[in-house]
Amino acid sequence: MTRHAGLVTVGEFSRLTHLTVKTLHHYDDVGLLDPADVDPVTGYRYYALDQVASAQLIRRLRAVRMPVPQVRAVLGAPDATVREGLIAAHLDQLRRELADTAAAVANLQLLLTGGAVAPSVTTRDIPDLPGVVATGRVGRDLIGAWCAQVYPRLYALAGRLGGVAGPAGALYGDGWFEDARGEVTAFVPLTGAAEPAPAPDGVPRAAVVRGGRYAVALHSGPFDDIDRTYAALGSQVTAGAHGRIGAAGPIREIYLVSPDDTPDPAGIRTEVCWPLLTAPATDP
Amino acid sequence: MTRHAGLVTVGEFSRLTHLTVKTLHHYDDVGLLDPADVDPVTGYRYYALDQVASAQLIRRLRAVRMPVPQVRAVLGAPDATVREGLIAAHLDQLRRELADTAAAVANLQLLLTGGAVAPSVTTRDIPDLPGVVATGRVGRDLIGAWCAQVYPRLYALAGRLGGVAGPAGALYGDGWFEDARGEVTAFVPLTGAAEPAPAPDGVPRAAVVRGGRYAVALHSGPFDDIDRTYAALGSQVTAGAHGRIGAAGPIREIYLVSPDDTPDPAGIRTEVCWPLLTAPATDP
DNA sequence: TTGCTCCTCACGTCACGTGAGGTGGC
DNA sequence: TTGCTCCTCACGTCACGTGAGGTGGC
Repeated sequence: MTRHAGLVTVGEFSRLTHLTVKTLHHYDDVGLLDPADVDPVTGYRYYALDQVASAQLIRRLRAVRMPVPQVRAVLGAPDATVREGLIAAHLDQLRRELADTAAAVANLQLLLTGGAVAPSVTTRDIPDLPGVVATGRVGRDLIGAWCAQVYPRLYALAGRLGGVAGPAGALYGDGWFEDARGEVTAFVPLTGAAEPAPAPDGVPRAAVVRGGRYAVALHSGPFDDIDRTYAALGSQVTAGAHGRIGAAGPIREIYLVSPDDTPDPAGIRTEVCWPLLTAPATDP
Repeated sequence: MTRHAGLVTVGEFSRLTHLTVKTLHHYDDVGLLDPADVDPVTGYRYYALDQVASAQLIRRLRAVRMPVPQVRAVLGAPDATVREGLIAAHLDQLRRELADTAAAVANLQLLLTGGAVAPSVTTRDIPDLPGVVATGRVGRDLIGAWCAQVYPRLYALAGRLGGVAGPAGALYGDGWFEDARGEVTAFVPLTGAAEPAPAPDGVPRAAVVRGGRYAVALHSGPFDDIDRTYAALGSQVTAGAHGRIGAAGPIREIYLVSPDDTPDPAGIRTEVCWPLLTAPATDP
């Protein structure tokens, strides 16, 4: 018999679910929603009516932009608790994206209304600082999560090693800006020196943070528009207003008032330190 | 001289703007942000410091997901009024997307909490109806805008031709569900018959809307989850509970209470009519 | 002179959409 | 038998990211 009992064709399933035929093909290809039966000779797909429920869930999860692999995980969840956990996690993610978008809109409007004040730039010699540091190769999209993990550990270690001597900071080198990922070194300065020790990536250790001469600008507000401060600072350095230019190591940020220190994003204070080539010692 | 006065390399411009080198290459490729100078022999890109302002605007517009062609239009706007108009239009678009997402979350939660009640299905013979109609090939993403254009015109014409006899409706045929676009016929029934007349796509005209036998279900609430009603209705028809099945023309929706009639989306009432094959007249 | 920076292909990602060209089913 | 539905490639979309392999500049 050619009639498949209780099964419907793609076109029919499309009308039942409001998923297009092309979408159903795609979900078959990626194994998200396999037809109940596929005719081995014609390749015709046949769907069971009880697959409509899965299709409805898929459609709704995709409508809230859950990535296909996560949707697959939801469908394959062993029980309702796991399933609800996955969905709740994604809805949290959505809320974060919504907050990010709202912040980006505010950021845009700040630029358009000219509310942006050009920061003043000064030159500063920063000495070598004993501290606790953690290093990692991090992507720009993960830097927030990375910092949230690393700084508490750094502060904990600093407490055990004699106390915190000043604001935390970080060094961004090696393609951090050019590639949106690179080597990041987070640090917290120590009161008094500790024995420097090696440690693997991401694990806090005692070390000396190299100093040098920097052009420095203070950034007020959230990190979203810290590019304005970088632009003002870097433009001045590039224009030659602060002596010799050129690659002189990583850019340093110093977190005078971090997001953890203030409930108001406008209260955040960050010093951006752009390295300057110091005159060689042999220069007369 | 090899040194380009007042110009910086991609890497430097990347640090100034927080756009990656790959992104800057891409913006060069698509003509969104051309370097001030390109060395004809090495291909090296050189950017002017005053291009930082454009880069900052681009970064912020992209952060609010403005498509690249629109960003280009903003940068090329002849004056501030046009520019602000384009940006405001996009922010409106963002707000609509935000509302859509909120609705999709509600829709998902309705499914998860099982708040969905299966609609009851009845059979109905719908007679041929004199009315005013407009036809067009429309994509699913544009159907809202299309309806917003077409129905006011239909009601206007119906008023001139003798008055409205009942709720408006639409016929969805020809790949509307399978391809997410297809021929849509919007109609408003007329009191008394008018002389049928041809008209091009999208232009209202008098015509008779063909009737037939339908399985009918009432959908309560917004259109986002009308797929539930389609599923319940189509499953019953497919399962053979309503006589012969098969393709019997377009699906019909009747807008008993449309979004224009009620401020509360939950108050919307739509009848979904699934065509049934009527027994041929020659059947004993 | 050595790295470092820069270059250009070519291909990958994500979730499908768009045809082209051809066959099966009622 | 005629359409209508279904099929499978192969390629396109959008905004970049990811190497590979090679060259220029200080």
